[in-house]
Amino acid sequence: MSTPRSFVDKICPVRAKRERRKEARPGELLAAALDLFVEKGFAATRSEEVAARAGVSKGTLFLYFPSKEELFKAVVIENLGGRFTEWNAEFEAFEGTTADMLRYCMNVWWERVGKTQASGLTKLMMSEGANFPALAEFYREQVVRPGHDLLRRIFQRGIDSGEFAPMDVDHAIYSVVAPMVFLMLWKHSAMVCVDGAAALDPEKYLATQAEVVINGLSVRSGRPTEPGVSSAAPKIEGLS
Amino acid sequence: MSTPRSFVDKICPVRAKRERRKEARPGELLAAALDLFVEKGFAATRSEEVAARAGVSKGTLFLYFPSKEELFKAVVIENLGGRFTEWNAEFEAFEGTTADMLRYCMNVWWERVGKTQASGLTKLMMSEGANFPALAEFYREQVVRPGHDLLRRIFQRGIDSGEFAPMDVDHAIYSVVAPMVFLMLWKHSAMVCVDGAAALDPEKYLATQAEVVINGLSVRSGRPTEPGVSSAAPKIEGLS
Amino acid sequence: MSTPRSFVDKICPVRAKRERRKEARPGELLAAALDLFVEKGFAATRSEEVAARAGVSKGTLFLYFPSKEELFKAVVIENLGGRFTEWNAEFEAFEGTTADMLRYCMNVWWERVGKTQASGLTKLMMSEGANFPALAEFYREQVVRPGHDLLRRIFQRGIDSGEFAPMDVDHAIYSVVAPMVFLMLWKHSAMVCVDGAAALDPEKYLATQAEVVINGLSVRSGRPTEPGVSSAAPKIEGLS
Amino acid sequence: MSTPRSFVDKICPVRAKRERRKEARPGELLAAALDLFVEKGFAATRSEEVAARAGVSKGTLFLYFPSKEELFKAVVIENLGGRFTEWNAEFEAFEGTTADMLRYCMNVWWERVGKTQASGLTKLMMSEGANFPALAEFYREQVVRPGHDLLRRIFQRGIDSGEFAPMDVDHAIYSVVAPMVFLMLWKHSAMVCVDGAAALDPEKYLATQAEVVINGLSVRSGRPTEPGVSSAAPKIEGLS
DNA sequence: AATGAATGAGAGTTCATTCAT
DNA sequence: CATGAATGAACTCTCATTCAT
Repeated sequence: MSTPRSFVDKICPVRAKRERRKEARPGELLAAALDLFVEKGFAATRSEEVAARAGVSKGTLFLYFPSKEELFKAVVIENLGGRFTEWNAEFEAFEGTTADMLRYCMNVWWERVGKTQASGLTKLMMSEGANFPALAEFYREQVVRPGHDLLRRIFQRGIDSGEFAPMDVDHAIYSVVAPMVFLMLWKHSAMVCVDGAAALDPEKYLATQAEVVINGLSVRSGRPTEPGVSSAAPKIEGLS
Repeated sequence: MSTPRSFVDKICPVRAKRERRKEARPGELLAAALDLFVEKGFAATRSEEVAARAGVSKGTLFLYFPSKEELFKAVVIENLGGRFTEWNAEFEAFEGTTADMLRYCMNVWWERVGKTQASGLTKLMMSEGANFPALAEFYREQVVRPGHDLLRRIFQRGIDSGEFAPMDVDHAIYSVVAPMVFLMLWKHSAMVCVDGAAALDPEKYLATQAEVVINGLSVRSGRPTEPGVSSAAPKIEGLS
Repeated sequence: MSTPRSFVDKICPVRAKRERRKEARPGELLAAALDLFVEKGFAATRSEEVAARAGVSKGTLFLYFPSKEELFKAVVIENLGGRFTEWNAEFEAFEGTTADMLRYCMNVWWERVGKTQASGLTKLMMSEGANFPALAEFYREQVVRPGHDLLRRIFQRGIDSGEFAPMDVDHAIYSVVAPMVFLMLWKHSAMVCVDGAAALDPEKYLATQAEVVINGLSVRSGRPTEPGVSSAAPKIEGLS
Repeated sequence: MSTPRSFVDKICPVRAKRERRKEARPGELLAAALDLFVEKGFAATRSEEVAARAGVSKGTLFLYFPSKEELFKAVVIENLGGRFTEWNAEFEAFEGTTADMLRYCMNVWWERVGKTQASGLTKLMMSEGANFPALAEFYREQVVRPGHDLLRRIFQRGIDSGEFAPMDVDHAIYSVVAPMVFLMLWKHSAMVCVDGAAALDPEKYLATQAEVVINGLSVRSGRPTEPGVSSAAPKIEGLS
């Protein structure tokens, strides 16, 4: 669990000294915290256990993070929020059709978030957000808003370039987010809602949903881009 | 939170007037517990608060339910598990095509569960199931298994009657359950993952998903897997 | 568990009506209470269980006895304290040697107390007396003092008649009480201090102890009352 | 209540100065617990009070002992169970007659147990053992069994060496244990069963009982070891 | 007279957080 | 920097006692 260019590195004063060991501390704590938060939830994770898994004492944890809530926020930044600047830059530089951009976006999300532990944080927020309003607010600011903004820019690019028909962008955002949310839940709660093992191929599922959305949004000339597909355009009626 | 046609009410029907209050207690407690469990989760709900919301004291709660876990089980039975016998009977008696049966099933589910507080229990189990194995097991026995069995019977009926092509029934079950799970999450966690309010019409969404599934399973006369038809069948590729 | 001529009968106003059933109530409650107090101790006996064993409801118990402590006092009176008037009378009327009187006294004690449940009350007071000073005081007044008085009178009679040598009567009392206490403990705590089953014949043990005491107290003329026994007089040195 | 030569002290000998306090904690807690358990019994002793008497807060107690029951077990080990290895060694090395060994054994017991607070634990088990089966079992394993084994070895030595006549060793054990049990009760329950203060000299009492047992068990040659005493051998008839 | 539903103080135990070392 | 002993508020569950019916 490497922590390259971590957001926390920037705020944590402990980093003053260049000593290797000490440098690694916050990262180890964040990694341990991520594991445990995802595994047990926020409330049910004991700070002592986080410290123990990071190989330090309880006191040390509070040396780096003033409270359990701040620890959680740091985990969110490290794994989700702090990456948006990088992602935004990546997408600013993207060349190609907006449809490809959307496909790429969803793939990237799956590779860097959905597939990893980090996706558990979203499930966690859905579960416990109501009990920790400060955390929920923080999460919305750091993750939800930037994520939506990124998608919004993609859709706007499509509209501006004439690739996508004018639309209610907020709804469109949602039709991309919904399958992501579903996949995260499926990953982290399978034990409860499914008996059998893996009945779902996440990458295929995501690709299909991407096509559904793209088809639904694309400007169609007199006739479908490809005959036989146009009529089939599987609009998700509920999502509009 | 009214408690209409409560499971408990059915066991002990009418009584003398002076027992009105006592009679009502379990129902009131179950209703209060449902509210709070759904609102805050299992661990974060304090027994005293359940009692207070039902208008009684802490001790009274434990007069009716020997522990918080038993209270939760009673809530699950009352709102989900205990209704399967009734639902099973209803479906045994169903006349019509299996496709209609499936549509009806999903509608009924939405009306009686998805739309109600009860759907919060599923979200709760997904969130906290791992921390309370005994509850997770109980939930699987009382809700997941019967639910899957019911769906299994529907699909089998379709296969037997020739309406549906032979399939992996377990996968099919999952393609029906997935959108339900998604809707429950959307309902109970909207605050976290969505900015705007209602971007989703659950009934339409569910109807669309129903058609997707039905199309995917139906025996097609013309000639299956042929271009022009296949394209119309919006197969969810990820779900297989 | 008959309750003949109960002390409680005299104070309990409920007895006004001559109805058979009601008449029996307090006695049944006292019997149940005795059983449970002896079995579990005072603190660990729940009032509800007493009521249940007596076949009445919790409320009824408090109708007859204003508190658990009063219930206990009534049990003590019923089984121990209230019998002293009768026993005193019996001993006032005793004709025969004082040695026989003492033997008879110990036998009677064994038959009517030691052997019965009632002996458990003494063990109970030794165990929990310190935690319930009011009960301890009551027990001393109602049981210990009258018991000691009775023994004192016996010894005094022996001294007055010349059968016993002058002695410290309080110590003598103690040498009679000690084996009784020991037997009660042995009966009610055997499970803890003994592995094997019955290694002790209480009646023989008591008879032996009686002889020890009598021998120790008796005036001996030039030679023992009976040759070969006198020298054997197994004085208990520690008890003096 | 000082904790000299504590069992715990033996496991972790000297440490740095700064750990003085921490080092002393378990001993202080055990001492406080012993005091209170003996004074009030197990159930009636509140954990918070144990902590308070040791000068720490409620939470600290549970830092050292995971539950009240474990605390009690530790008290038993510290004061009784843990000393048997030492005692056994002492007796293996004993040189002299078995009669002397038995006398020594009873003296040692009185000095190191009977006279001390520790004897209150036995009284406690007799009172509350039935309500806490796990504790009773532990006590039997740690104290009753090793104690009986030690006595058994003594008697067996006497038989093997020809000092004692063949006997039912289990009964013999009991005749030694009985006066010990009685003395412990007398010590800790005096307030209830005796009016006057010290009517009993425990050491004399114990010495007398020792002679009774030794006389009862000893092999007598053709004629008593000493004329006039043999016939006097004050057999405790009840104990057989 | 009898019930049993209701109460609420109090017990054992947990855990985020502090701070002397 | 790092530790881990110490804290105390908070939580679940118990049970003697009350009182409307």
